[in-house]
Amino acid sequence: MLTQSEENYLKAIYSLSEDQKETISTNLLAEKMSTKPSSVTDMVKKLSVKKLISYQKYQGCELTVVGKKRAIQIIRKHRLWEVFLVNNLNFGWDEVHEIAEQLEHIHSSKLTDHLEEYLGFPKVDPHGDPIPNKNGVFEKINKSIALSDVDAAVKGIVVGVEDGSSGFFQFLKRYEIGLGTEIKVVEKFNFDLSVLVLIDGKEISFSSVVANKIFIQIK
Amino acid sequence: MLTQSEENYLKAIYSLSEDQKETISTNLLAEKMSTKPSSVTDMVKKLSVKKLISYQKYQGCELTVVGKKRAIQIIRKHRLWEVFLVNNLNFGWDEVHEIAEQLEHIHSSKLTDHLEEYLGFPKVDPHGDPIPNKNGVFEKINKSIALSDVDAAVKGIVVGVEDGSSGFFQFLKRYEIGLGTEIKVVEKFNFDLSVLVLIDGKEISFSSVVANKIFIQIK
DNA sequence: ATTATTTTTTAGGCATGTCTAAAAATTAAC
DNA sequence: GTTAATTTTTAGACATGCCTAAAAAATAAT
Repeated sequence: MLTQSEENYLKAIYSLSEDQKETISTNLLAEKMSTKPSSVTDMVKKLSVKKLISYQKYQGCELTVVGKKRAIQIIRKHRLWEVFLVNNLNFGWDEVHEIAEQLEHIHSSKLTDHLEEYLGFPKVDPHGDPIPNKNGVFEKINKSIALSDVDAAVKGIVVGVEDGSSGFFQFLKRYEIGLGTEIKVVEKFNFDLSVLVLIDGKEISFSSVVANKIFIQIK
Repeated sequence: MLTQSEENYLKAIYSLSEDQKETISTNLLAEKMSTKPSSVTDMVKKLSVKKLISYQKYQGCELTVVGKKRAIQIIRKHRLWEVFLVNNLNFGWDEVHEIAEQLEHIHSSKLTDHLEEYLGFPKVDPHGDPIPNKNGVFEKINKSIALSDVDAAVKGIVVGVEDGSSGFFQFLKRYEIGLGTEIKVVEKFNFDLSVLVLIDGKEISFSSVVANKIFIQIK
């Protein structure tokens, strides 16, 4: 049985490993966990003893097969609870993260599986992130693409946004952009990497910062 | 923000206070918490500093108004989650306690209130225990009575059983007794305090141990 | 009312998970 | 290829929540 802290470290290592294939450095992990490198060293030793990560002094760490499975199970729980909160309890997609951070640590695989069934085996969470199945497998879904990477004249529907500040969520709300919103890229401007899009008949210009964070799925 | 341990102590003190009006002794609380009296003394000091209980050395402790409110909120969460697990996720009423013990510590009053609404403002949990409302008020419900206290020839429906061993739950399953089961007391035997009851047309004799644990509501 | 028993508290220790400050190893710079 | 800068680890400390063993207070017994 893992502590919440151990689970959070596994999740963080998993998340960082998705962005890079090298081992995860102590400093990087400390930053992600909002803690000090010395604390990370302590925890990393413990997780290593438990064979959840492989770790050599000064060489960073990496999830073992077992550790990765554990991390995925936690992510699975997190995303399933997010679906429940948004679909059933009428929470906004921008206010569920913190609660799901708590719910993901409830220990009961039976609970997770029953919840999944109750929700109708959803494939993605309210942010558009995929939900692994009971065995930890992410089913391939039509891959989403950032607005900044879409060619001009292409249209699609919003399936996710990158986790960001609440300011960003307010920005989205202001323009009435949410999951399912149809967006068409009208024109792209290389000089500042902004994009001109068409939403609900209105033309709006997005800065590259915004265009990088909105993901659409092309039919 | 209280720790899980602090919340569990508040819950235990509340529960013990329902059985007796005197202050709760250190030993009694230690027994309830499955811990040592010395540990209780430590925690009781801490809760006292936080003004959640009143405590004088060697005199036992007692919930303050604030502490009692906190305890009731935890019980509210516990019971609402039990309803969810049984009614929505198809758990048996005998397997939800442990999971609810974890879920009751999720911090979000908005979550609790949304859940309550989603469940249709239930008044009792799957064990027949009342669920306090948002303000901590237990609405009076038709009081249930133990089978052992019912007069002969009276009938009612099962609305609760006392928390017991899993052996007891298997006993209930064996005789197909659950919430809503109609039971009529046919005869009572003073020599061993057993009761003869009628369930679904069949006569069954219950020992006093069992009769003390099954609660029915008389129409 | 003095002794015996029980209850409760104190004192000191241990594991977890964090921290700061200092030392050691690695990497970068010249 | 030394020196400088950075990264990482160690050492020692602190809070939480638990423990054991011993002391102190309260209660019971005679």
